[in-house]
Amino acid sequence: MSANCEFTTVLEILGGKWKPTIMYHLFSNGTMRFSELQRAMPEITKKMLTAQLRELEYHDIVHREIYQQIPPKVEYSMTEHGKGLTPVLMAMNDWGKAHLNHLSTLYGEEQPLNEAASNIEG
Amino acid sequence: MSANCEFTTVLEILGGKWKPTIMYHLFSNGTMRFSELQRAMPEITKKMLTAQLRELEYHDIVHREIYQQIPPKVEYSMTEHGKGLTPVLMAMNDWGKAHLNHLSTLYGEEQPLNEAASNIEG
DNA sequence: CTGGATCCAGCCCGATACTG
DNA sequence: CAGTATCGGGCTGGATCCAG
Repeated sequence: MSANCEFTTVLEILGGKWKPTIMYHLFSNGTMRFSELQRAMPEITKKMLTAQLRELEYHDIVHREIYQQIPPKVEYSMTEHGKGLTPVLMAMNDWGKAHLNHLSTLYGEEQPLNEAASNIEG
Repeated sequence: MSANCEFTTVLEILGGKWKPTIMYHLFSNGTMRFSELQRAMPEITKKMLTAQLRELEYHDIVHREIYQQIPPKVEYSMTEHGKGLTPVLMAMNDWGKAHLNHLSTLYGEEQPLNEAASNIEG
């Protein structure tokens, strides 16, 4: 019913603590190995990274390329369909910045960016 | 850095099962009473609607106007800051439609648009 | 009419250890 | 290198009842 469906669908896909960040890195770097993604997001555990990548793969957002070799090598990249999410991620990123600024204007000019900065660094 | 902060921030705000839908209705209708929102989203419970509205209010996304009278009357509307989320919601909605279409091309042509159309209508 | 309070099931997510 | 297995805490969200 009513647009709820679209929002719910989108939230199911990019909901989860790390999915947008994963997509952001894949957008920026094109193709990334598992370990590269891990290094790009030091806080995420392997379990979570695996789980979220599997979900994104299931929804045809990311492509998983397996190289049968020792040591193993797996590369992730955005599918064409997944690339369609770019506007959503951009809009989210833009508004996120605006919101962080807005917070500083609301809760004090003294430390306008310190708080935000402390949150920004991973 | 890592833009993780922006995404995490945005997801905290419009994460939750109903927030985007609530905002969508407030965008469309301008100002709505509690009971109107309930009617617009029959599936949501009062507890959840209240909780999510409080969170949106806390983040300065929605404004809560209380009329001191019996019976009580409370009106909700988007703040100027909250209206900045329009591009995000639009992008989400657009991609949600595209994704529903994409699903039908992946998993069967039989009911390509009917299902999506019935869901889109509001 | 607009909530608040309470109870409870389920899931998300993190820490740790193990594997081919 | 790229995962899986297991355990457990904390939060989310639903049902129900109560209140001003």
